[in-house]
Amino acid sequence: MSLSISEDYTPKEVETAAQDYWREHGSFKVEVNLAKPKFYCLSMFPYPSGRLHMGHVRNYTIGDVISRFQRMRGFNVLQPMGWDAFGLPAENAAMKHNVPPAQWTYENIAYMRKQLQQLGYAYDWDREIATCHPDYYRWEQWFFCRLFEKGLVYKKDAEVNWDPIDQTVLANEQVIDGRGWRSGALVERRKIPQWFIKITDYADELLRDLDKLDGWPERVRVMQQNWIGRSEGLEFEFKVAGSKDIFTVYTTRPDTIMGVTYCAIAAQHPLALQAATSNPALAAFIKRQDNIKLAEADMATLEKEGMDTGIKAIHPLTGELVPVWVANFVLMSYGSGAVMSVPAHDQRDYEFAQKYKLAIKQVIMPGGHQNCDIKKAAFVDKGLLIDSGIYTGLNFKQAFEQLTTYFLTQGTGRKTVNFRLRDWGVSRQRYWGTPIPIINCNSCGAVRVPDADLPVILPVDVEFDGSGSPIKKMDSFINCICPSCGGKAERETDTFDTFMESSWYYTRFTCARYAEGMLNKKEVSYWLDVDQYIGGIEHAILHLLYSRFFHKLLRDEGLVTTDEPFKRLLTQGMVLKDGTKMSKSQGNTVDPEGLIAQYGADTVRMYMMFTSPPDQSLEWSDSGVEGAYRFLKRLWKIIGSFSPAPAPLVLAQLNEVQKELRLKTHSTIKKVSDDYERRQVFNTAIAAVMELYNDLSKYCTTQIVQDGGQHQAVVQEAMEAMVLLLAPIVPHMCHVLWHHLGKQGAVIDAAWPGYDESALVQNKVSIAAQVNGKLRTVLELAAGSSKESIEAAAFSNETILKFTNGFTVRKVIVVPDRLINIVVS
RNA sequence: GCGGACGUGGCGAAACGGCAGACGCGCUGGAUUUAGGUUCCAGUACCAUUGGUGUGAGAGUUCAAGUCUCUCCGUCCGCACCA
Repeated sequence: MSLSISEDYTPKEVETAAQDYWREHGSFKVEVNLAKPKFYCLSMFPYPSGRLHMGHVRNYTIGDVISRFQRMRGFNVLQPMGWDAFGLPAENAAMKHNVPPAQWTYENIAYMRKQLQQLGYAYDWDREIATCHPDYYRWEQWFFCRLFEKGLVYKKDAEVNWDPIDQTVLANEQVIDGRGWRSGALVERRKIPQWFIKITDYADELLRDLDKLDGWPERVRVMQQNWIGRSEGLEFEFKVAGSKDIFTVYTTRPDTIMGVTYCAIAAQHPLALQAATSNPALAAFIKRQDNIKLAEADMATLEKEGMDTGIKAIHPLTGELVPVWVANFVLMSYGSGAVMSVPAHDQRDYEFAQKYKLAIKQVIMPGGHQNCDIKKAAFVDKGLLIDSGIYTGLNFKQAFEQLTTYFLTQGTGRKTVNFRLRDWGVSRQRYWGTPIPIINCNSCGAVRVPDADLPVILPVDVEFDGSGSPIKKMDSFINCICPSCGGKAERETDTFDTFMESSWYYTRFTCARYAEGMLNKKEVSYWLDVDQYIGGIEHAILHLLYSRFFHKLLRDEGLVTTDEPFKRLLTQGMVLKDGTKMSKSQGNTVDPEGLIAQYGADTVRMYMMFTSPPDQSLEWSDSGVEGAYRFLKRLWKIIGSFSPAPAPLVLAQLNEVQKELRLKTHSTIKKVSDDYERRQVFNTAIAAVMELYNDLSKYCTTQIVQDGGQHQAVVQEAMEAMVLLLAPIVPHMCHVLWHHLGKQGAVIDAAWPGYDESALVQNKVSIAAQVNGKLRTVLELAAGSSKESIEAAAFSNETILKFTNGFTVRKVIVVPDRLINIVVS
């Protein structure tokens, strides 16, 4: 090591030296080694938007810290990096700057790769993936074809946001207040044929296997469970009065059927459309519903509106006629597009009935001590049936069973399990995505592209004119021969949802350059599953659910052998400045590059890890960065000014002060190891090392140096511990300091330190002494004192007696070595 | 609207039902310095004199609650075509 440590801390030199070493030694290249346990640590790959932002820096620092820690613990660590390279921003950039999306994307990748390298992340760059590269997406096309053959994909009409001026389909985020973001035109809903993957076939398994994910945050599992939304209910028919028509509804509350006073159907329901032909007002109402944004959140906050169709439905139990209304909150795409309405026992139905003066009939009475007033609000809890003919007096469960049996014997209904989860629509009417490998033939229909013709390559030499995808007008791309009949046919011009690429990239990292197939069995069986996955909480549902689904599809294709992709999940919080999310539009971004230039990568990494625990949001502060920098300078100085000595540690020769320092060293190792491994909180780990530094610094300034004695040995031990414990977070500096401490080899290859139990033994402990739960004094007692002696000590303490005298002692609680609480009255 | 989380000093936070505020920032005072900066030392929740009060608000469970339960308020994430 040529770097002189007696000088001031110069991050640039330190970081160049360490990074040169890693590069020259190929330190982070990994391959299968069956003799060694593996650890696959993955951070969610970025969209190559142009420059790294602080959210990336945080995400990738967490991943790198865990990777380096696990390496020191003896694992063969795979930490790859790649690019989620397809997506909308590339097309926007193309229109704005007149650059083809491919060029824009690859330039961004080159720039961001350089930024990641500056931060010193321990990636195996030989495995780098860009999803927009044909070597990647060809296998996605191949896999889609396998699903096609298995009948797991299908085509159906589905609604999109249509911009009538730009003549293009808009993403939800491109619709602002019901208008197209560029044209300002009122957005219409339009139905077009699209491809779907049958995720609902796996709904039960996706729900059930959440139980296996004990390394996932509880909140993510709960969110997924609610998203899948399994419910059991009754599906039954209503007959339309004076007609042969019937329509089906689904309810989870069959016990309230006697309370049905109307039915509500979607604007696009066949009955509504039929009724509209002879009812201009209704037709106009239905037409108005076309301009509503597709997003569920907008739908839910919509003012509830409806209109009577004039149709009457026959109540299946009473035979009474109930009106059928069109309602804007009933969606054709959910269930059957029709619901039974029980205003007395459903809040939304209640509000609708109030608004349109529809009847409200109470049929459930609260059990127990509950009160309810139907005049004020719906009573939505379960209770006992009233005014329900032969069902009166039953509870929910009994009514559910008897009613489902009734409908079953009538042949007009059945018990069903329903999921909120809908099939995954993967078609996008965009250019910058994976071409869907389908050929449409007039005589053969939709035919998959044969394996030999894969990949279907996306043409990259394109120009954007602002209206739709360029390949939709590119005859050379569209015109082709039907692989089935040999006749003229047209290629599918839609591309895949970009969630497709990110649903399986973690598997491809195990064999990124494999050309003989989608996945290499040998690599996959060694590296998978991902042991640690790290990414933003915003991906808690969609990306993580699609990936779990894809893993099961891969399993059923024989490509992987496990049920779940990610053993342990860490969801990191956002990076904020001035209390709001850092974003370009807010103008409150902090550029990581400038900070690296000013303070070095180690300071940036350290600050990121020190400021908050990983799963909380992180509030940016410039002065906080200064603090991290100062600490690193101090660390550099104290170790730099120390001359390492070979003096062996002789426990019997330690004096009391040296024993205390040693206690601090080893309790720090214990605490920090637990923080890294079990708790995954790095701010407290750093704080603990800072405490050790403070103790060491105090020790060094107050103790007289005795060369060759135990002084040197305990200081050396403390310094080695600090360097090892910080090495995953501050890898460049620790690389240099390690050599300065006289160590052979690189710190990345050093073993994680263990702690000496015997160093942790304390002979005295402080015990909190409380009276009625309030702290009154602290007792200094021998460690391991018996309950009796703690009590005796408390009752002979002046302060305690001051608060107990004149009262009767009711109870005494003693927690050995920690606390005594005396309850008096 | 629905689902999920979060709310603690001037600020970022710690406390894994058992001593609230570790660690860091900032601030105040002091030392070093021609000065500024750096570095080092001491202090720093609030109110008051022994002591009292404090973890968004209110209730509850417990010997003991920032932590568990419920209600409310606020903020954030997701809501299926942003990634």
